[in-house]
Amino acid sequence: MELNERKLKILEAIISNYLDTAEPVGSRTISKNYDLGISPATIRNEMSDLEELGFIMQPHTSAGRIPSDKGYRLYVDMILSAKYDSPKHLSYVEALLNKAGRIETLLQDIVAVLAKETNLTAIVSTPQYSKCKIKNIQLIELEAQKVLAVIVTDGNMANNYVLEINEDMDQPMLNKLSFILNNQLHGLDVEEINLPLIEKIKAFAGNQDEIIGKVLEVVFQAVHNNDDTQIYTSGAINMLRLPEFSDLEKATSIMETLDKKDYIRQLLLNDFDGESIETDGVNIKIGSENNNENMKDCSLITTTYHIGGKPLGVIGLIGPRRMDYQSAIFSLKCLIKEIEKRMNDS
Amino acid sequence: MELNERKLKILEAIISNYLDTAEPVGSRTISKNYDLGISPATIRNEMSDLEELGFIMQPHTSAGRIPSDKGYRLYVDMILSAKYDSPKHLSYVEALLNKAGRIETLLQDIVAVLAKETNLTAIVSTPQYSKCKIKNIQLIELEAQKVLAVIVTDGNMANNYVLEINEDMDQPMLNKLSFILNNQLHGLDVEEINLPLIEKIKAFAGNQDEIIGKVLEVVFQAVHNNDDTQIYTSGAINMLRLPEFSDLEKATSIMETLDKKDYIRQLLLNDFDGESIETDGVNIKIGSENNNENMKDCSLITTTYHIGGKPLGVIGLIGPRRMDYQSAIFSLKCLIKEIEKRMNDS
DNA sequence: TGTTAGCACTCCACACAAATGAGTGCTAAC
DNA sequence: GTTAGCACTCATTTGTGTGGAGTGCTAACA
Repeated sequence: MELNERKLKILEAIISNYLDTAEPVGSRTISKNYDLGISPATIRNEMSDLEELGFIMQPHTSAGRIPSDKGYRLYVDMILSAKYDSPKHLSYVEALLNKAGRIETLLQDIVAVLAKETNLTAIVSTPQYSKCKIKNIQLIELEAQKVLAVIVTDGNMANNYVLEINEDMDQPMLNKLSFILNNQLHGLDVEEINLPLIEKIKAFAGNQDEIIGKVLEVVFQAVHNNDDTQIYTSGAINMLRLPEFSDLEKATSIMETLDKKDYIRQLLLNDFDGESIETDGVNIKIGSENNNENMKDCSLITTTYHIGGKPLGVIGLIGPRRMDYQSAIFSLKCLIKEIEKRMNDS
Repeated sequence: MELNERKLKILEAIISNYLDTAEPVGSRTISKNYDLGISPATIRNEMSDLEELGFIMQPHTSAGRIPSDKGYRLYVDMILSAKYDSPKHLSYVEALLNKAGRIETLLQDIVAVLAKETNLTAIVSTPQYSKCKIKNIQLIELEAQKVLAVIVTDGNMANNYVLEINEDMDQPMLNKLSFILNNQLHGLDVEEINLPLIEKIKAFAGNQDEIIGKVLEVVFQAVHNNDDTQIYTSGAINMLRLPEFSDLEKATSIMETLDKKDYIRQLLLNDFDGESIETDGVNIKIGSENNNENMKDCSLITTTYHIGGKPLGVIGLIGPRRMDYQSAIFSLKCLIKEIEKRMNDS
């Protein structure tokens, strides 16, 4: 038995209807609402076949059908291969992006917009710091024995570190040290800072090697720390309003999952590390494809953003399996386009 | 009719029991579990009086009693006036605080700990920037026509601003400008920066007045923007596990409320602005005292933290009215003590 | 006069049965 | 190959009865 044209049409009808209503779809509903020119009985036969093929399933004997992960997969692959949608230019996004500011704030604004736009949960990882190029390092006097190190990288990301050192320093001295640091580090990737390099640079600093060493060690540690990237989320409550989570047990469970930053980080960066960037840059995991009990009723759409040609972060949407993939993908693409424009010209 | 000793004991018993069980408390329960030496019938008479006095109420005719806001208020005032609890030194908090770092990160860590400790929702506002003293300003070269301004204030808070200017600048030049800025601004409150002052400082900068003006204008704007303080929350999901929110409708409603940062900011800073800092620094609003429909089933405990002797931020806990006020207040006091120690020595 | 046992009454919560209805699979006719 | 008809399934809704927790009131008691 194979998936002929008519079966495919029925499958599409089932999915389409289910996306709208969240209710199992019966043969009569399809016959009435979709102009396929066949009776409920015929549709029932086809549905029986579709179930045997694994594309749809029945919650219980006398209910209609709902799409299975395999069914969604087919549907989503069709959307992805269509690629007819050229991302629109969204003026409100541009307005958002034109507010010059820190990239962290920008990303937080972006997930907020994305979540509001799609009524889903939006997540984003801050750029992978270790792979960024160092643009500028500046040491700033705080008080006796305390110094603030500001490290600016690609995309004008600024990271601040408070350092404790064992001697007092005034700003002119710190400027001198900053100059040395910049000479040595400008243009390097953050992860290129390693112990031999630290020793080498310390030599240049003469008797001020302590603070130089300290700055570099802090950066070194930050790099070898997977706390490297931050995760921002927005719109988790959107899930509470969905019928699939109308059971308090499930609602609590999904909220708890979305609240675990470490877990979300892993979910987001999983494929990213493995370089399995797919189809047009958009990657979709449906239900059990996430390989995780807590996410089995959810789908995850992700895509990467690039700074200086390198993929440095991931932005994504989490929603119920029964989500509007079409428009979610579209929103994501539009935003990515604008983000990259902003980050790379700045 | 007045509130004699026995009535008070019964009220305490009712509240104590209700805090544990979240179920209306009947006369038999009190007679059995609390050693008051009187029978259920007598207790019933007293309860009838307590209800008439407005301290307790009945959800329906044949149910036990639950405390009213007025009842909680009496109970809470007794706790507050007792003040026998000298905040303990918590080693795990100290460990947290000793990680030198940005104040924003610190505050985020603190609410996380507080929420975990109390199983409530913890909220904190970042220090009121406009009332902080300027410690240091440093301009950092980013790229052609873009400069990063780092402004460090009391408590080593660093705020970064990306500025666009109309001419190229190298770092030595920016250092010179930073020097001028520091000379003029060091020790001032941020809010003391105003238009006349800006003009005055511009004069010192000679032909570099554009960038100087720009930096100051950005700061000026930030001050006159109530986006001044950020709000961090943690543990909102703790609410989902409480029996008072076992109804999905209510659960969603409270989660939505807690998700509205602007609303929470207002709630937190309401009394703060009005300087109505109360009893031992701890301020409690019970249920309808919050004057807000969404918060009518919740209580809010707040207290301020000081930097350099000035109250600059608020930290608080949101929980069900039926929360363990005693231990919540205690946790809050302990944390405040440690925070202030850390912020003021740094 | 304050306390207590007894009792009728109220009302929620829960369990259980019956009715409803949406949807199916199968069969036989077209 | 398609379709009408029909028996069957099963979740959901509705109705009903029962148990139990708790009250208020009354009358008796110390």
